[in-house]
Amino acid sequence: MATLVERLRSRARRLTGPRQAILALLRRQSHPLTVREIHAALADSRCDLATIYRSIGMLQEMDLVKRFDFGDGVARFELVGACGHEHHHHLVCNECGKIVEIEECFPETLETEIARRNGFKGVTHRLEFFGTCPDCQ
Amino acid sequence: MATLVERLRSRARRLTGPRQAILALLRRQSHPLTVREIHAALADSRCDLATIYRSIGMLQEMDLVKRFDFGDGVARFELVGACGHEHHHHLVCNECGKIVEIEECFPETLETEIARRNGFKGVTHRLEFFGTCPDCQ
DNA sequence: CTTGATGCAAAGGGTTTGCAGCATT
DNA sequence: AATGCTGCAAACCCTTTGCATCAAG
Repeated sequence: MATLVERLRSRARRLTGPRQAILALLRRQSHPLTVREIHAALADSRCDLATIYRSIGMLQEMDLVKRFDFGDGVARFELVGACGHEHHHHLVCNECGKIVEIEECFPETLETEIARRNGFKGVTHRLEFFGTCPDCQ
Repeated sequence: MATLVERLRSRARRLTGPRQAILALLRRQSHPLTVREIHAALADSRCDLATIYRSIGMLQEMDLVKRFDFGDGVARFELVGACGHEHHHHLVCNECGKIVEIEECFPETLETEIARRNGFKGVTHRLEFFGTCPDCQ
C-alpha cells in the first residue's frame, strides 16, 4: 500500500476516496470483477460508474490491474501482485459463470519459439478455459 | 458447399443471397473478420449490418463459423473447416493489428488434467498471443 | 402460398467523454 | 491556490430486436 501511494504520486496522481475503495475491494477479491460488480459492491461509497472506468483505466496503465475477457462482451479486472495473484488464467463454467483460478500456463519455450519464428517481440498471451462445472453437469 | 445446403435445409433454413455472399467471403479469407469488415467487403451486395449479425449468429450455432475475441471489444469470425482451418490460435500485433495464424496449441494432457482436477466436463480453451510485429518494432 | 429472411430504425448494454464544481496536494 | 478528480449527462460503439415487407421453397 505504501509503494502504491508512491506510484500514484510519482505520476502526479491523487489518492482519492473512490480509488482507495476500488483498490480495497479488489484486494479482498480472488476473482476478476466487472465494472458493474465493483459499482454494486461500492454502493455505499456512492461512486459513479464513470469514475470506476477512469480509475480502472489508470490502474491498468500503471500495471496494478489486469483485464480479462471471457468472451461475453464484459471486461473483468483483477489486482496484480496481490495475495499471490501473479500471471494466471481461469476456468469458467459455461452455464453458471463460476470462475476457478488456474496456475498452469502456456509452455514458455513454445511461446518463445512462436515469437522467434514470426519475428515478434514482447509476446504475451491470453488464455482462458471453458467447460461445465460439477454443479451444472 | 453441397453439405452446407443440406445442413441449412435440415434446419428449415434458407440459402439466401446475403448468406451466400457472407460464406463466399469467409471462404476466401484466411484471417478472422469483424462484422464491420464483412459489411464493407459486401458493400456492393447492399447487405444490412443486422442481417450479417443474424447470419453470423446462425452460422455459429451450426458450428460453421467460430468467434474470436482479441480483447478490443470487437468480435471476429472465421469459417470453420475451410482450407485447413481447424482449431488454431492467433498472434496479434499490439500496434498495427496484424494477425498471424498459429498452429501450436495448449497441451491436451495438461488441459485434461485441469478439467479432471476441477471436475469440469467438456473443457475447451481460448488462446491468443500478442506482441509487436517486425514492421512495428 | 407459407414461413423464414431482409432492411430499416429504434433500442440495449458496455464504455467513453465534456464540463462545471469539488477536493487533494 | 492550482490542478487533478468526481458526478452527471450525453455521446459512442457494437450488437440486438421489432416490424412490415420480401422472397425462397
